[in-house]
Amino acid sequence: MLDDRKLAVLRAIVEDYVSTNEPVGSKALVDRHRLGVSSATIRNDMAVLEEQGYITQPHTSAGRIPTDKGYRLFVDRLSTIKPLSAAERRAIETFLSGAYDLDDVVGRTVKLLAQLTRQVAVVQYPSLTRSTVRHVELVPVAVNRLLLVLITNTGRVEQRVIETPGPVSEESIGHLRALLNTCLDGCGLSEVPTAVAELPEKVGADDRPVVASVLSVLLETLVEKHEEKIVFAGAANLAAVDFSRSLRDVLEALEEQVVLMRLLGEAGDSSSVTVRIGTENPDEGLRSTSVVVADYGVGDHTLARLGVLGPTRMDYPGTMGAVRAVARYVGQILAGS
Amino acid sequence: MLDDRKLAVLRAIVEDYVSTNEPVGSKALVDRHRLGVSSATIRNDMAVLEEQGYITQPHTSAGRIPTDKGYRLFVDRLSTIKPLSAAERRAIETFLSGAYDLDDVVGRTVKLLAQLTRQVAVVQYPSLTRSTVRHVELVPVAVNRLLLVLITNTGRVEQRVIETPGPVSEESIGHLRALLNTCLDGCGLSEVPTAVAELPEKVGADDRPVVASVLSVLLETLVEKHEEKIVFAGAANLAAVDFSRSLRDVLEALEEQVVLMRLLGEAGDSSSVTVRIGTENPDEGLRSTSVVVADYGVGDHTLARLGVLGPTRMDYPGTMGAVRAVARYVGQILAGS
DNA sequence: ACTGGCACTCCATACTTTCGAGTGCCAAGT
DNA sequence: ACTTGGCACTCGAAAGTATGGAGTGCCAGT
Repeated sequence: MLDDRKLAVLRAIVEDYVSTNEPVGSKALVDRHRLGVSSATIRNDMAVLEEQGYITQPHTSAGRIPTDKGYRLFVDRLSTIKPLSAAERRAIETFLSGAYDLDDVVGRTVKLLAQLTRQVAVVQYPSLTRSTVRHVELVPVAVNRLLLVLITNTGRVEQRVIETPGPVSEESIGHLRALLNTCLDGCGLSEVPTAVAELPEKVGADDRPVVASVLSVLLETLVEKHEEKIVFAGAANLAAVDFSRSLRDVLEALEEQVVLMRLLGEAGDSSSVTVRIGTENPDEGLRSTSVVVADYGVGDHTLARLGVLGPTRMDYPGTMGAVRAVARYVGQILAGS
Repeated sequence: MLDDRKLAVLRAIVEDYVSTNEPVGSKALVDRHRLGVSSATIRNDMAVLEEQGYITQPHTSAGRIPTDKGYRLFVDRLSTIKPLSAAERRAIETFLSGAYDLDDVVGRTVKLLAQLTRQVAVVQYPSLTRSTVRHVELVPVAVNRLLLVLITNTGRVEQRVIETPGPVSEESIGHLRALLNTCLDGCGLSEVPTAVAELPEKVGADDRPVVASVLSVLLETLVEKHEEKIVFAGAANLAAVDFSRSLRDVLEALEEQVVLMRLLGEAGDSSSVTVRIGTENPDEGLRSTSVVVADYGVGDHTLARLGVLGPTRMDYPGTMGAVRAVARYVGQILAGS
């Protein structure tokens, strides 16, 4: 259906268009790439490619630009992920290893990725679902208020204020804290509900109401924080590209947690790096953007995702390389801390 | 020097220009405002105002637009802060009171302010300097690693990983935790260094190195976290305004913590709401923007600042009203939690 | 199956024209 | 000493009018 030369032509079109941002014509193609045939031949090939929907012309008698379908073919079959240079890898490593807590790791990662790709970087905080309880802390902060602090093995710290039905003695708190820790230590977060089910029965009748309120907040925390936190950086890079009026839409989309969520969340799985191009994208405002996403995690279980968002006209091999590399390093850093 | 009518003219020019975004001419002025004189008279006044530097014309024979100096005069003497409507105030209140922890309060505040003003909102986390220690927690996370968690009375939770020189027993940790809490409870953060000075001498010789490492991290945390955290929202609103090419600069500035810092930090004091207009602004990329800032806090001590950033051509009375109102409500919310 | 040639299309660019809002200034009126 | 109507003038925005060139499709010839 598409012979080798036609594929080569498509590849050349994508590459040229990405680097020049101008529709590319048959003449320019034969000049810049050694295709060994004349421009007329290329024109015929281009006509076929257009008919099949891989490229299109902005207006009659202009050059061609790739369609989303064209980019898709390019990504799937015509390009390979471009590894970062040694210097870049070293830079990533030293930059990330300077981080001292989870917030810092995530913050540095997102900045790094934005700078590396000159696009908008998006990083999701490590998921709680797979983590286990390292420690639970109860701190009295007022006469009928407790602060619940939950520390996980991934270094994440969750905090919530609990309103207790009445005053609680230091002693009860200590007791409850001990109970919680013994029954939750090392417990997977998804198992917490069953692990605490029996708890109320182990305390004196006086403390029952308190325990109930603590547990309800605890379970609530697990559920709510399940909607992961996502940060992004590099919005300034959007301004460099010409999004005409849709820039506003893109910025708006970026500020919606839910949208970011879907952006990363619905990405396919299997391979190391996933790409979603233009209209493949679920969200309205992001129809003219592409997303490159990768999982990261320690060992072989995934903690969360990170990625890059940019115009469909982006350097896919390079971006994919950067995303993959950063994802790996973040995994390493998290494993070591 | 400037009689009442000239001031009225300046006010009218600012108001019209803000609402129409077009240079305003003498004719339009007499039409839209009841000034009781002819356009020729207005022209004379405008000539004077221009000579004094309060207004300028983009090109010969166009209408006039206010200069930074003109806006300054407008803000200082020609306008009053516009209170929010009752409905708006109720909306703020209900929206903010739904928050359940510090992050949430700040997050909601910044979104709210952005939406209310249709501009970029900036909120600084409550300062640590005035807060006191509520609780210190030490949690073992690996054989020679501890997690230090510091909880303050403002509900802020700081966490840091500590590498200990060697393994530490559960017992030592418990002992140290108790020591720390007794000597730090209720202690102002600035007094922590002196409060812990004697600590190493109170433990057995074996634990000295551990204590030393814990304390060094603790003190470090106090210093580092002193650089306050700042968040912003509403970047999409920038796209609606025409910043021509400087939009990129503005976005870049917004992503720099340091710049945001100065933005809020160097604002004057005294009155409830401070305005910095255009070139009064310290930062390069923000020369075409204005900033409206207010302190917020509980009772009469200031915890931090929040504000709004927008084009110099902004609705100052309305923005100032929104900023002031939000600042007050945040203070109330924080006081109550 | 490829190529050179050719007529054709149509966008970008630059140049011109027109239109009108707005100005400055002046002489006359209060 | 202000204010006002009038008037000539300026200059940008908008709309029309060439012109050039990159690019195309198609066809006949190898």
